[in-house]
Amino acid sequence: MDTFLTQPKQTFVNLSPEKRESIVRAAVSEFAEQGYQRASLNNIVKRLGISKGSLYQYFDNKEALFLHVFDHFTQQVKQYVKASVGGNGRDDFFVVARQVLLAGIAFIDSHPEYFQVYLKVLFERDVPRREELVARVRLFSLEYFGPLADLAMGQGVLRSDIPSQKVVFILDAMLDRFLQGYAQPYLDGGLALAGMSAGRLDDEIDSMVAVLRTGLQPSGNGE
Amino acid sequence: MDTFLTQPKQTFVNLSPEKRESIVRAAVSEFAEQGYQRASLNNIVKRLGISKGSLYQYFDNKEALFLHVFDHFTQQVKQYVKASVGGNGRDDFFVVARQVLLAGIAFIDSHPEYFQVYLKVLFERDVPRREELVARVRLFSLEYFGPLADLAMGQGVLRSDIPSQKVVFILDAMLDRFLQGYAQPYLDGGLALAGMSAGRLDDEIDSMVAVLRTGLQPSGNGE
DNA sequence: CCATAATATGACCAGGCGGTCACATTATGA
DNA sequence: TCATAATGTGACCGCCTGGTCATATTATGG
Repeated sequence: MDTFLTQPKQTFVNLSPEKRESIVRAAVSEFAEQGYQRASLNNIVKRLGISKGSLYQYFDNKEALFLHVFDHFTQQVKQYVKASVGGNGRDDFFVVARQVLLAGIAFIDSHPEYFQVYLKVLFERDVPRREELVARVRLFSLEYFGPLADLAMGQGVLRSDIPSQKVVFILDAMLDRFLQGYAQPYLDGGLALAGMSAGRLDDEIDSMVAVLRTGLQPSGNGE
Repeated sequence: MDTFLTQPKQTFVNLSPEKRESIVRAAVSEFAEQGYQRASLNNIVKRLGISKGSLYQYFDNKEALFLHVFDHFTQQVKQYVKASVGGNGRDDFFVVARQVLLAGIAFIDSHPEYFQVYLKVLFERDVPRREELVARVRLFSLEYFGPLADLAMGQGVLRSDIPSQKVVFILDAMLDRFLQGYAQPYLDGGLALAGMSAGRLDDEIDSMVAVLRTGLQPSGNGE
């Protein structure tokens, strides 16, 4: 998780941070809009006002540029999750779920295009090293909630008639789908999540977590 | 919902049903693998062993071919849902949810490529008449569950502290995401839904519906 | 049989793609 | 100052795309 997918050429490293950022930004934008295969290097250099030859001085090829962008993305995600989730293991299972969901929302709000890149990777063929890329992101959720669910189940906080793995799947599915709906029009089920005020969004999240809590906790612990 | 998105040329209608089907099949296959924009008419005619000119005798252009394919898809979906869901309005809310989910699974099993086309449309830009296409599919779920949820809430079968619209969102999200996981590798949360036997799949579905039931019904009606 | 209509064909077009490379420009440091 | 290294440039390449069209083939029915 900590190693890089690819390395830019030395020429790119020598660039000023501003220029490096602007290049990454333009690339993210293009990959977010078009996905990997349709993304056009000609477009990217046109946006940047640099020549195509320069881009090839910075990265070996399209794939290397894309992997560099994805590296940036995973680093950002890591930061957000780490910052949003307290960290001590004694938090309530569903409180943590709520925190993770909020972290996701915050991430999408500040890096909407990165999330689009991720969604494109999920549903596009022939993305270089796709399995590996997806795994890097999804393991955040699965490896994070897995042990947490095991722990919660041991403490009797989760209903015991459903294996913890399924609990993780359900939790992951709900959170992931909520974020999809937030980021993608048409998937919000008429809830208009996209343009929603922070307050109303909180309500939606509360409802969802409430349902998860009631549905996943042992019977009898009601509300 | 009943009108067609597009009409093939008369030449296509004159074709034998076998040839029409083989053409649609080849097109579905290409659109499923590549999405709309990346799909190649050259590929399609190569697969079919016909000339490009012929394809243009059947359809005005790429968009018309695609819309015809999507028309086929929605018709198929309608059939499956209609066939799988009993229909009388007196069924238990969550039993219906289970039926719809099973209908979705059955549909993906027998038309995996159609579902891929739909997923591609959801996450691709510049798909012609995308809003309209997505709406045609999603309204099945929303318009179907909406009234059903209102009814169930009136009967006190659903918890009253969450608006029925949110209930529909949650239900729709869970079902939709389950189908995504079934159709798409990486999204099954390590549950290996894809290659799963019918029996074990039933278990997974039962778990999910059980959680929804417990989570969504009024407190006190436990189990 | 033969004229006409319907259908099939694939070379061709303009445009875009990822990638290359000979050359122009700028930075470096002795 | 000036040789050398580093960096920037865009015309160019082969390939593929959606779409066209003059021409060849086949079906039709009087």
